[in-house]
Amino acid sequence: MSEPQNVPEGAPADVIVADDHPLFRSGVVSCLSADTSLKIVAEASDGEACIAKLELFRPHILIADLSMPRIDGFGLLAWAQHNQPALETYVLSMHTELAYVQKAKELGANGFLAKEDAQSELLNAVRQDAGLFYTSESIGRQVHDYLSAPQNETLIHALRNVSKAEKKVLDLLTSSHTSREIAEKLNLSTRTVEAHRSSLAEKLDAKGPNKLLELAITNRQLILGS
Amino acid sequence: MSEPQNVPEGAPADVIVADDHPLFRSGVVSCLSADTSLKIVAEASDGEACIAKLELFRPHILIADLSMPRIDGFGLLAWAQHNQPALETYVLSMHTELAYVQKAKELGANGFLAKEDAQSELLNAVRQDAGLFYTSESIGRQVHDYLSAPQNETLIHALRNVSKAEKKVLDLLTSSHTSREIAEKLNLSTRTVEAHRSSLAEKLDAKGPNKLLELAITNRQLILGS
DNA sequence: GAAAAATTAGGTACATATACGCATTGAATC
DNA sequence: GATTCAATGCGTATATGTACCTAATTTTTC
Repeated sequence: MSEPQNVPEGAPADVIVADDHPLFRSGVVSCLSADTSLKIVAEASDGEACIAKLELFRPHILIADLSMPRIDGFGLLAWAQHNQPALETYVLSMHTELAYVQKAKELGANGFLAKEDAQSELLNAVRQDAGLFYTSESIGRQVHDYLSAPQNETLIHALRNVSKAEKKVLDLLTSSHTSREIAEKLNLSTRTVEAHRSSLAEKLDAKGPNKLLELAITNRQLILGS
Repeated sequence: MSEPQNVPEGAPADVIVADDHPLFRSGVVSCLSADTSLKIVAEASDGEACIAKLELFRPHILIADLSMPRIDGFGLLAWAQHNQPALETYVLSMHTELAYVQKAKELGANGFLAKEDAQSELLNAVRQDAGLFYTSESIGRQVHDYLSAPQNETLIHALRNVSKAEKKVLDLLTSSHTSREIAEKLNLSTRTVEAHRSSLAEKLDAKGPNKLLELAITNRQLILGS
């Protein structure tokens, strides 16, 4: 922690952009370059490289993708929260499910944008008062949709109440394994696996034929990454 | 068909970029601007607008995303094949499954790139001899992966052999409906739906408990968009 | 017009998933 | 030490999916 990360009056704010898609990253850079109050000091194509450059340049603002090699966007947010709490962080992601937005917010992000958003959204977000949590309009719609679909709204929260044994079963369900197959893999009785499925269906509110399987498959990434 | 679409000696080639993600689109534009032999004459954020601008500007090169509002990238390729066969077309997509690449090639595309590719790949593709089919290195890897996973390699091909009634059932399966629910929606007997499921499982090589359901859910976009 | 395929529907048998129970063990908490 | 809860396992019943069949009608194809 050598120097403070406050933006001096009149001077541009230093920005680092982290995204493993070069073309998209240059789109972000060229967008931000239009604002003279911002100065791009570094780019990174994976989380590890980003952390190295965060320590080297100590910029004021980080704009990061979620899916990246080595260390993903969430890992980056967690690192920043502990090591550079003054850093302003904005997430730019394809995945706009409420669960992702919630997780980013909990990890101290200052904003969450969809990759399909326009340049103006990105500039609006970066220009906002730090400390708030900015979401683009397309995110707002998503959030609204998810609020009217309660099973998604609380999914990440519900996943926290899943026990370790249940989690192993759920992981295998994302690959559409049968209870018997899961039992063989985990050296358990088929009945035990079925018991776990029952409690999972209860906890995740996925009652009815194949509803738990559908939930597991459609939320594969979220489940395996938790 | 007012004027020819050949590139005059020494003059830059006219390019149109179609993508509904403004940030990514500007990334592509700023990348192409680095090459003086290219000149961006138009941008479009959906397929309909793109066709209008293709007719207006009659450019030499089209760079298009696959997923776009109103008319998608495949629709754009089909239109170009019939109406502007001299147009060079390059696809830039997130979906790099072999099935997509094959379909683009069949629709006369001159190249297929992944959105995570670097700028150099894009410039390499556009600079190549027209008439060939360019694929970036990351596509090559994908293609290789899919060749060793036969069920994916032939999915789009297999989907062509699916009948209309079966297709309706398959569409509803992507939302994890039961056979009884599907039967009610389509005013059919449960047995009929089960018969369709059987033939679908046969055609799509998804035999075994819930394998067809898994296939339907995981390939939802591909199925609904076919 | 004949042949092939699609669409529809049913029979039978078995595998699997779900919804109720109940009970034992062990680890954690109070 | 008693209580609580997760994890384990089993019984029974029902719903659903799948694997084999057969078969009539319609549509498509040759």
